[in-house]
Amino acid sequence: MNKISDVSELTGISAYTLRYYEEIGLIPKVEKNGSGARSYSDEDIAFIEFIKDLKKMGLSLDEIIHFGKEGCISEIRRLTNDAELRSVLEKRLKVLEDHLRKLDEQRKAIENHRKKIIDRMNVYKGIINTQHL
Amino acid sequence: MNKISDVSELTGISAYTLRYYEEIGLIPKVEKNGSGARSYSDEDIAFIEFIKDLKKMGLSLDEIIHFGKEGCISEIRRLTNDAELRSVLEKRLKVLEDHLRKLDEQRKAIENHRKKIIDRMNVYKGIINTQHL
DNA sequence: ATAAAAATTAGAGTTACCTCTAAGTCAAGA
DNA sequence: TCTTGACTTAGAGGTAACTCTAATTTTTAT
Repeated sequence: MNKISDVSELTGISAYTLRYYEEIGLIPKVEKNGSGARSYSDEDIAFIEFIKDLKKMGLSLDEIIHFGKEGCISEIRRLTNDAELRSVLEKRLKVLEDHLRKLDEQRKAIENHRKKIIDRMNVYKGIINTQHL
Repeated sequence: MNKISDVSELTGISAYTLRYYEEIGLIPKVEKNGSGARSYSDEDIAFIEFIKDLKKMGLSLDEIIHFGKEGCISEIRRLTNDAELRSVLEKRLKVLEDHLRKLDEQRKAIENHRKKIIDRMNVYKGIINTQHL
């Protein structure tokens, strides 16, 4: 059982943010000890690392919430039957597919932006390199 | 001279936003008529369209502010000498170069996100397609 | 025993970019 | 003349994802 400062150091997420994640329901309620201080289980920490992975994929906190709090595969296997596992995975696949589409749109937008900027830069460079300037 | 509702319709930018742009110094102060209502010149409108172009390149309002309020090339030519024109264009080139670098970083991040998501989707698909499931 | 460090909560502040509300002024049409 | 509609301003509200403050309590070290 780990206190918030340790979890913060371990995960690189500030204590503020850890409490915030709990508040918005991104992570399940963490147990409190007798005097009200949070006590993170190793599973809690594993789940926070899992969330970090999802953030690395560019998912918003809202998408991660929809991804579900069932934890990692081995945990789901341990806690559920095959039908439940399948339904969790299908839900997750849907979130990821949706996000992939968003990324494709972003990619196209960036390509567009790049082209427009390069064109504009060439206009400016052309003027600067003009003889009579 | 054009009133704000016309400019809004013409440019597709809400009157709220037009006032906001003026407030943050994105566009120069617009003239007011006797009773205090804004009266946009055609040059004001051209400048707003110019800003729309810059937004289409993905520039933030802050970047656009640094881009300068000198207007479009023909306007700068009309109002300044060659040395000033050159310095304006060099300033703009710098903003665009910086932004291009940001776009490259974003592009790399998206590529990374895509790879990670596709990997994860394949893991999930693999489990779903397993015999004993 | 006492002082510093760390934890708690509720709630405010931050950034970017708007978007809207309220209260008031003003011009034009029936 | 009266009413509708457009305009003005200052300031609040909204979103995402934190980040911090204040007041208070608990833990830890000397």
